[in-house]
Amino acid sequence: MSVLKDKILATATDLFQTRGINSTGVDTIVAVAGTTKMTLYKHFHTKEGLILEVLNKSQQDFQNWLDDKLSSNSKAPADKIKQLFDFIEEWVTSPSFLGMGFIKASAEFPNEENPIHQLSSKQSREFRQYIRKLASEANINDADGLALQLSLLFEGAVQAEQMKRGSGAIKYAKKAAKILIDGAINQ
Amino acid sequence: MSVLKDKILATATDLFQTRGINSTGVDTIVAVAGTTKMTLYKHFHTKEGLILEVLNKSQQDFQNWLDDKLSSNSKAPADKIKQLFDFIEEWVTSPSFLGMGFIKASAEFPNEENPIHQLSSKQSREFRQYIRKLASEANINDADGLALQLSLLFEGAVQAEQMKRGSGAIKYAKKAAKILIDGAINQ
DNA sequence: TATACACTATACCGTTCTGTATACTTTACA
DNA sequence: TGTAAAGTATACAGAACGGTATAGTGTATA
Repeated sequence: MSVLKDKILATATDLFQTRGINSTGVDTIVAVAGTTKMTLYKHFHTKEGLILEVLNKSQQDFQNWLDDKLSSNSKAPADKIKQLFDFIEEWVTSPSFLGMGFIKASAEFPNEENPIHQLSSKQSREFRQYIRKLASEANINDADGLALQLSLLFEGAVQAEQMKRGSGAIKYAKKAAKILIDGAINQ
Repeated sequence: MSVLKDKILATATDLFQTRGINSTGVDTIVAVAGTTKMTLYKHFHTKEGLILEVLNKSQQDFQNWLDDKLSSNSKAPADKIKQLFDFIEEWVTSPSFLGMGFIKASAEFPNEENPIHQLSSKQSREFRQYIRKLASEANINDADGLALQLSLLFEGAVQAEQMKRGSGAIKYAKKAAKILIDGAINQ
């Protein structure tokens, strides 16, 4: 992949998170990325196409990071779900954290027919599936239910952190997650 | 207050929720409300002013509705917090539910210096304070902690419902809330 | 050396945006 | 009856938007 395409993707990701998607024009993106509109439109046919690629890459990066963390730190399958919120805390409190792409995008494009909204919704669903798999491997009975509850805590904590950096909400999400996980195990 | 000002406020509230704030122009608002731009700008000096009033009114309406529900249905203080998510479920699953204003607004205006973001953040904080008061009156020790956890569940469930109507997420949020509340009481 | 390719530079098109200027109409009330 | 307030109608200014057209530059490779 072209180095400039990468640069445009990275710049757009940052600007979308810090200024909003609709509030960020393509002129601003190319100016900050140090290139021109012609190059941007050669790599991405429309602004919508760029947004979709930004969302996909952000989600892949996050999921890969999380999966690596879980794989290298947890040996037993039952440990993974217990350590999930430790790594989510690490991610949320990192200085480079700017928010969750699909949460913001779904708010900016609320219409369920919109391709950007649909991708956001799909990513949220897939992340819940990922948690479900962790719960399932830990031999938890109601893996579906626990995964949904944990994903609510996750999205709530991310939302809180997007509203006010350093809110500390993730600490309480972690405690709540522990209670819910322990409750689901002893059942 | 002028009937037209009310009509503009109601129309803007609906359009902001269904199409997004930045994607809704003032021309669209006045056309749907059946008035003119001159009238809109006589009542609201800027679009930002209109957005702020829409957010304030939406939040007041929701809090008043919830407070009425809790006051008329729960006698003992300890019952209120237990019934909180019953009424939140009623609100979220109502056909007229379009989302939570301050959650969407904070995503569209991510900059913490922005007045709209600041109002959103304040409203989220005040709603958490409201839950805290319920927890406190129910004689729960760590009222702060429980209120924060319940607000995370709340915002997560609303977020899930904004992404996909009829997601059923609120049912699981309710179960999780019950576990957390019971845990906080027996402590 | 010639061709292909990625990128730059710049000007432009049509549309939409927030916000204002101007002139006219309706209604209430003293 | 006269005046003020509230609203309508319409045109427009100035900027920003997404996207395109055209011409030129540098570079690698066959």
